[in-house]
Amino acid sequence: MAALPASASELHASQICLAIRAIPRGATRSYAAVARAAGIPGRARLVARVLARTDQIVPWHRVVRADGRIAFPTDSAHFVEQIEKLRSEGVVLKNGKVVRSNSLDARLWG
DNA sequence: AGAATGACAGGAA
DNA sequence: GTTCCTGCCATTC
Repeated sequence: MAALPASASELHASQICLAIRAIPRGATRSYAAVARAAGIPGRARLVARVLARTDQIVPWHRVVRADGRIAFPTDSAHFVEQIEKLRSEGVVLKNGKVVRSNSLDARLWG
C-alpha cells in the first residue's frame, strides 16, 4: 500500500525519483529534463528541492544543470563527489562541465 | 501576510 | 564562447 501523499509535491517527488532512477548509467540529464520526464515540465527547481530533501536512493550525480555544469560550488565536497561518480561511469568532464557527445543521448535531451 | 531563499533555465550583454 | 540578470515555484522565516 502506498502512503498517502501529504501534499501534491510529495506525489511529484515520487515521480521525480523514478525519473532520475531511469537515467541510464553513464548518461546525464538536466533538472528541466528530469522534471519533464516526471510529468511536471518547468518545475526544474522542484527537482532540485526534492533531491536535497529526499532520503530515497537515487543516482543524483547524473543530474546536472542545463549547461552541463555541476550544481554545486567548485569548492564543495559534493562537487568532487559528483564528478568522481560520473567519471566512474565513463562520463567525460571538460573544465568542470559534462561533455555530451553521445548521439543517442543527445536525442534524449530534447 | 510579506519577504527571502534555493542542487534551475533562458535570454541578453 | 562566457557572464549577468530576470522569471518561476515551493518552502521557510
